[in-house]
Amino acid sequence: MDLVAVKQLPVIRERGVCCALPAVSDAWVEDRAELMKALADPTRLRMLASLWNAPGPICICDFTAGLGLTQPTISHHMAKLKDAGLVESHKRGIWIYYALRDKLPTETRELLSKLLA
Amino acid sequence: MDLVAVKQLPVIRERGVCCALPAVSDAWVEDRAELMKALADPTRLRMLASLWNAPGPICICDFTAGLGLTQPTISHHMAKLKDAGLVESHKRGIWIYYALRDKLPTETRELLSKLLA
DNA sequence: CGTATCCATCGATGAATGTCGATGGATTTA
DNA sequence: TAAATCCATCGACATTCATCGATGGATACG
Repeated sequence: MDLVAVKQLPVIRERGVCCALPAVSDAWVEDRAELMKALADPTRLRMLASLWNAPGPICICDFTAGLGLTQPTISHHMAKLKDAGLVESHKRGIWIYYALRDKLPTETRELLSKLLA
Repeated sequence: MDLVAVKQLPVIRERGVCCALPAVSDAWVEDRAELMKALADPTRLRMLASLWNAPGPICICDFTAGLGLTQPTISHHMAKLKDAGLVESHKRGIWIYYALRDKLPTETRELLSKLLA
């Protein structure tokens, strides 16, 4: 009788013969990859973390002042977050405020929660 | 008495004066950005989803056969997942099997759970 | 009105990245 | 031992991307 259950890899394997992979939906992959690309940048992560922790919307000018990058670069990054559906903007006078999108899909919100917490 | 509490944006704001952002740790940002970069590619997401769903380790040759890319490209992507600490490999004869890393940090595992589920 | 501030967009540039062919080490089989 | 298979690494190439300066529209202030 075996005292320890050992996880076994396949012992016999034929050379030149491959096995099938678990099926993964194309649409799912492309969708998730787009979301991950939006999150794969230090500046955008900083922005999201700030918005996540802030009690309310944040003005673009505050990001520009606080992140050590030029205004076009900040605008560029925020546009990417907006294209990914992660944030929304509201104009007030000459200022534009950004916040986490209100109607964020539940799974996305939970993922951000794990990521930003 | 107000019947509805309306979230107010700052009404008065001085031109040319910016506010401080919530503090975000440099180390945290860089760390998370590296993880997100590892996940920001359709091929690597496919690999991870396959490993997540599979009952056991998967041979590199099966990825090469199933993903429509050349063997060096597959090897390159798997190396990135390994560098990110997401997968581990075991050699058996001439074959190399990959699996999700056993000692994955809890927060990383939960994040993958939200991402890949 | 004229001026100043805020911000999105455009074009350019350098760096990072995905992909491939070629190569060589490791291992098994004949 | 010779041949074949698996896989990591290297070098090259094209694409993507982050960043910036310049520009112009929108808004507010004097």
